Amino acid sequence: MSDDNHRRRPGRPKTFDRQGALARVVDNYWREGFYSLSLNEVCRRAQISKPALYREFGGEDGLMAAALEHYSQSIIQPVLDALALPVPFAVLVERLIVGSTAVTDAPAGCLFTELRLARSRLGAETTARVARMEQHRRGVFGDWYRRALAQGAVNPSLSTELAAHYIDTQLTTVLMQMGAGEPPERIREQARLAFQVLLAAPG
Amino acid sequence: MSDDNHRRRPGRPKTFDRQGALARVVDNYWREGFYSLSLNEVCRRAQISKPALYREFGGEDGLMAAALEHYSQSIIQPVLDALALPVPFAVLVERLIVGSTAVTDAPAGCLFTELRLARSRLGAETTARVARMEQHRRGVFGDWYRRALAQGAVNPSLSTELAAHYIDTQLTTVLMQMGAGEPPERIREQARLAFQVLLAAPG
DNA sequence: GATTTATTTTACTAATCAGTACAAAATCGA
DNA sequence: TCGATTTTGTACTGATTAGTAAAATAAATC
Repeated sequence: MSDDNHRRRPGRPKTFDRQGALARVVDNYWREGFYSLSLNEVCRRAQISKPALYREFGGEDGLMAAALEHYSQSIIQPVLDALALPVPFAVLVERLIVGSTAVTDAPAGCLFTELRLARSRLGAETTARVARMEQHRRGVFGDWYRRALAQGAVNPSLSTELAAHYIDTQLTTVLMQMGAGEPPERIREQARLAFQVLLAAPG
Repeated sequence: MSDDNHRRRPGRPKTFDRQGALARVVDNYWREGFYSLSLNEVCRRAQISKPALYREFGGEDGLMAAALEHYSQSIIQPVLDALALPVPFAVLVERLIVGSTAVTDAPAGCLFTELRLARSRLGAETTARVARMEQHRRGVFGDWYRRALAQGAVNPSLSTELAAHYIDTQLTTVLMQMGAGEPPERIREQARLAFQVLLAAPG
């Protein structure tokens, strides 16, 4: 490692703030939607020169994939982590619903939901990233359901796979409705209805 | 003034095939998505000259609104009409699910679903049309649920309004998943799960 | 301070976009 | 057949798009 220090090559040092740029890109994509913003507009808003975009991300596909990764790490993962807490299944469900429908200064909905519709228009890298994230989510939901099953807290007549898919679908629906601007309380009512079928019949 | 009635005015007769053009536009929008197609591309594919588009529809907003109307009359309304048949609620639910996930030569999913996400980008006319159609759907679903309620076929602890919203939401979710290319059988499993909560508990 | 090497951006391209004059086409009344 | 009138599409505009070549910039080494 000292080799790098004493044999350091000359040249202008890198100053491009990749993380900062990605954060700004994500924010703009999130607020406006992927397909409302041209690359020119993204560059203008996120204060990235266009050659820098191509240099750092390789183009729109790479930028989207990187933005998704950034978003997933900073926004999605904390939500998924919360499902590992030693709290009853039903309580976590309610937290998930309320958390997803909270009104904050962050944009409503989810950056992902728009992509689920437009998958055919996405680049190769972005498509792969979306698929991997979906798989990861379903894995987390499956683990969650399996633990609840062991505690007798959920409907045992469902396969874990079906339950994981169902949770992911319903959560996506909630986020989509938030993104569409529907009233949060109405969304919550419907979500509670949808999740009822997962709960173990009392008695 | 009575002259105007029997005296035919000269001029080239209208030959523009509005219904045919709309059908081609709908087909293209449906297959590719509203936001994958530029106006130029729509004109090229639907074999409409651009001035004709502006003359007949006033622009992209008017074209979308007209396309939605055409789609609604030719595709959606028959589905909604089927809900008025004297058939048990649970049977109609199953028909709805299977019908929505059928694999045909028509494009998968629904022309509408994409719009629910992108409402902020729509023009005034299209936005109004989407809202009116949503209201109409919910009205039909509400009537359906009310009739089933009178026959004791559905869960009486739900308000009709919530049930109507829920049905609309879940059906939209199904169509969205179809549009995203998910396996129909998996979609059906999840949809049956989602609709279970509406059915009256037997015994 | 000059040279070398790497980073960053100005300034450009060709293609495509939405939108529109305006002329060609087609029918009627005379 | 000749204007009058209406419909229709060719051909154009300026703006914007994705993408890039090349010049400007900046630090390490000599």
